[in-house]
Amino acid sequence: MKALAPDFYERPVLEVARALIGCMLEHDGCAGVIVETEAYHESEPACHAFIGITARTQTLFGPAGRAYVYRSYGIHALFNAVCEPAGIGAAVLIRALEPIAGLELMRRRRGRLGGRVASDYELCSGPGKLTQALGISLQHNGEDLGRGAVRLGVAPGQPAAARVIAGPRIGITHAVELPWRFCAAGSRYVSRPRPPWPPA
DNA sequence: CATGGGATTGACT
DNA sequence: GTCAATCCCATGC
Repeated sequence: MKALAPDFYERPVLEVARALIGCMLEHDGCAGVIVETEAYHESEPACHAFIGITARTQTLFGPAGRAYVYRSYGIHALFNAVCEPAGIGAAVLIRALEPIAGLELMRRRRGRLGGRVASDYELCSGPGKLTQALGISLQHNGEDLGRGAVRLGVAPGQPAAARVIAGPRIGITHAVELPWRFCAAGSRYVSRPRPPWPPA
């Protein structure tokens, strides 16, 4: 896999969120193609960077191309790629993957669901699910995505970018009107609710 | 120092 | 559809 160059991330976060659809995320023997993302920017209140630089958000304001990992609802680790030049707080949340490699390891990490073995579609179809499946945790916060344990890149022979559709973000209470969620059109590996939106 | 909310998930009705 | 689990951190006293 070829790592994405730092300047890939050093762009408007909406561009990066779209461009990451079809790219590959990889960690510790597991990998998947990104099929769903969301953009967050300091200018809007749903973004953690909205409140300014704190101990929690300093990664978001740091250089582009690093990981921003934080705990959600006390339970789940959510993985983001920091974007835009240093000093601007922005990131892309990776929400779902199509599993490509290490599926058995993913299944082991995800555990049994109600005594049942997880299907391929359930392995990475959510931001908390994919970090669990890949073994990504808070300790990866701040890592360089080109050189660290968690890598983001382009797979060899990666097919042409899928058609991307845009809609409202999930699970937030502020700025719900912004259509900053992006999905690979027609993919069965995206999270719920599945996108009913028209092509963008 | 105490408190409350959150970019979620899975189990249960 | 509803609800609890569980922890980091921002905020306020």
